[in-house]
Order: sequence, then structure tokens, then C-alpha cells
Amino acid sequence: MRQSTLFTKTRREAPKDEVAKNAQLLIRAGYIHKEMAGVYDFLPLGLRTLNKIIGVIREEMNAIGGQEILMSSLQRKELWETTDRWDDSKIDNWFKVDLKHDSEPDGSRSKEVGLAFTHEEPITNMMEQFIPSYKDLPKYVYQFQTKFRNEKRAKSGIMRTREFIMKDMYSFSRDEEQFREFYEQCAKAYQKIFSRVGLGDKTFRTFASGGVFSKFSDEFQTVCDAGEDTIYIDRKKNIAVNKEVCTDEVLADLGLSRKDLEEAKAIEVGNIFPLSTRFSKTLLNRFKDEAGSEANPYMGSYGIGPARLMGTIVEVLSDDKGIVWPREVAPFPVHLVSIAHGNKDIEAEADHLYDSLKENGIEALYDDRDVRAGEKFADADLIGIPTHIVISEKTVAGGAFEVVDRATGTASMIPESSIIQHLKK
RNA sequence: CGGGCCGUAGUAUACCGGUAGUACGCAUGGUUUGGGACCAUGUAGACCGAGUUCGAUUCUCGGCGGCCCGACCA
Repeated sequence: MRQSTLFTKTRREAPKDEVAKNAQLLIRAGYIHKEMAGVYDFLPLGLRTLNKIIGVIREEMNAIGGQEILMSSLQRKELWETTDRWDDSKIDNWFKVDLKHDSEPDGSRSKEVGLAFTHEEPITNMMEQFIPSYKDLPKYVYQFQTKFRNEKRAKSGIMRTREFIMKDMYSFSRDEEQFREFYEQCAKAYQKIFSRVGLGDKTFRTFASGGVFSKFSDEFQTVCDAGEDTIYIDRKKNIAVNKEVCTDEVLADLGLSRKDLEEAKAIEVGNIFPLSTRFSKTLLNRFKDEAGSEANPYMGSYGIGPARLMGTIVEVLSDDKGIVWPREVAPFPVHLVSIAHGNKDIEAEADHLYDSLKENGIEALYDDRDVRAGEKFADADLIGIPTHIVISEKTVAGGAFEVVDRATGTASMIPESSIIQHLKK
């Protein structure tokens, strides 16, 4: 994409109403726009990155047998009353709206619906139709879907927002054993995802409370000072325990010893938990087992917030010049920076390289703007694309391109003839 | 939801109970051109409402909005 056509611009200064590093950098670089507290828009670069992250998650979910769907944001009140999760005293961050055609002035027939904050109820209800027999199990269903949560306090930029896309997967298994097998498989897939987006060595599977669902759950926590959670890490065993549940009893269960634990602040980038039959029982999701008697599927749920993950990557990997994206999630793998200053030969050379990158399937952000070199370099550093290619009189005279690694700043001259090959590896 | 801080051009910031200043941005012209250049000219602003006052952007109250700490986080 030609940068001259990109409608967003970089900003020298962060807006005063953002303190979180992720929001400051993402806004300065033109990835996101704040709509209101806890609500952000994704701009061209931001949407590209978000979609890259979603793509990674999708690949890994598909790899373990997930089937992608898209459920609605509007949800039926009755379903949530069935599980006693409609009342505001039970769930205090519901967004609820009234359907117009059923409203009466006195409110007597007003019909409320909820805006999805999660999907256990609707999906459990829906899947009942498709899994009449044990032969239909297990099934794994997931989506990337907009959740609404009326947070009393949104904070930390895009890390904790009121409206966000969530990858939520739900597993339906015939019994606990079958469930458990998938649960572990999914935990592995999660680790793979966090590795691919550049957070692998900082992200720990963390034993946590199961909330209202179950005795325990597993969180995936990325070590970062900006995090809200405190965890205790056993680096040798590569697992952690959330401070909330870090009792002697839990440590004994997990075979951990307090003296091996290291305390750290961390960001919860994923959470998986067993639901047992809580929802399938209540919502009458039944299947026939081999003996012909009715049973309820054993369920689990598995969440990742792609935008929070995006924010976490910025928090963890950026430096004083700006963002540093890992290749897998960068909006473009290559930032082509042309320093031409009206020199037609340089412009032609840059155009030519841009075209051949395109022909070879390498997407580039092409800085063809008529601005000074310093501004281009500063913008490129801020935007954070992992590989910069600089074209100027100097490089053209030498018959090579200057390839700069954003993370390390190291530059190398790559001959024109081998640039494509160099970028592909 | 409790507590605190804060609302001034598009952005970031000053000052002031009496004419609102600076920088960046943007526009035009010129000089520049490998790390956010320079000159000139121009552009644009006090969140809303009430009160106090001769006069309020400034003080007081209310609303709205934002951030931070805490609580919450299915």
C-alpha cells in the first residue's frame, strides 16, 4: 500500500487522555481511534494487525478441529433467565436493550434483549439440535464475535474495553475424559498462538480460579509490568499460579514449592475453563449415549481477546522509538522507504521494487510521500513494521538495498538481485 | 460503584476576574533534503448550564466528558 494514500497520519504527541503505553503508541502511529472511554475504532493499519492476530488464532483453532461460526450479539432474555444469569444482581455488566415493536408506553409488554457478553447460553441451546447422539461428539465450535461488557471502569487502552472482539470456543464432549483430552490439546494450541505472536517466552499457563463455573481454570498470563494480575511463576516447570488462588493446598496439589516461585505482574491474554455440565444440564442439551439413555455433554470454554493480545504485544515489545511488531502480526511484513526527493530515477527504482514485491506476494507499506528522510524514518520506527527497506541515491548507486531490522536497528546491504529471496526466508 | 485529579485551536501546552499566548499540524510561497529542517504569511480555541460580579475562560455549584487508585472482572 502506498503510504501517500493512507488516510491516517502519525502524531508526534500522545493524546493527554491516554496513559497506557499501548493506546499512546497505537494512536500516535494511526492504528486506532478512541470513540469513547473503553471503545476504540480500528483504522487501516490497526485492522490489518488485528486481522493478522485473528488469522493466527484461527489457524491454530482449525488445527485442533475447531469449526468457525458467527453468532449474534442480540441475545434472548429467556435463555439467560434459565441459567439465572440475566438479573443485574448476578451479572452486573450487561448491556440490555428494548425491542421496539414489543414496547408499550407503560412498559408492560416491553421486550428486553441482551447484548452478548459471552455465549455459553445461546451456543449450548443451539448445539442441542446438532448433537443428538454420542456419535456426534466431540464437537468444537468457535467464533470471533463482538462482546459488550458494561465495565464500571474501562482502562489500560485497548486492554480492557466495553466492546471488543473475542475468540470464544466451546467444546462439547461425551464425558470428562474426552473433555480433558481436548482441554490439554487446546492449552497447547494456546501456547503456540502466543509463541507465534511473539509472546511465547513471557507467557505462562497459570492455575487460576474457575469463577462461578468450576473449581479451577487455566489462564495464560504474559509477564508485563502493565498487567493487572499478580502471578507466581515456577520457571523450571514452566507454569504459574495466580495470586488469587496461591494457597498452600493448591501448591501442594500442583506439586509446587513456594521457594521456587517468582512473583510477577502479568496480563491475562487467554483463559480456558471446564464448564462441566452446568450449562448443558440447565439448558436441556442432551444426547443419547451408547446405552440409549440421556446424558449431557461435558463442556469447556476457551477465550482469547485479539485486541487485548494486540495491546499486550505493544506493551511488551515496543521501545522508545515506537512499536516493534513480530512478523506474524505486523500490518505489513515490509516497510519500503523511498528517499527520492524528486529524483525520478530513485522514484522509478522504488516503484519497481514495490511492484516486484507485490508480484512475489510480499505486501509492503510503501512510503512514497514527499517528505524528508528524518520524518520517514521516525514514522517507520513508530509504525513498527519489522523490516525496513531503504532506497535512496546511495543505495541505487551501490546496486543494493539497505535492509534494516526494526527490532535491533541493524542494517545490511542486500544486492538487488537477491532482495526477494532475502525477504522470503 | 467509592476516592482523587483534570476539561483552553485538529494535537500538546501557557497565562489571566478585563485584548487568550506558544509549539506542532493544516494552507500558500520560498530555501532545503539519510534521522521529525528553516523563513514569511495565513488558519483555528476556553465542554454545557446556573450562580457570584460592572465584567467569568478564570471563582462557586450542578451536569456532561476523560484519566488514575480501589472494588469488580462470569
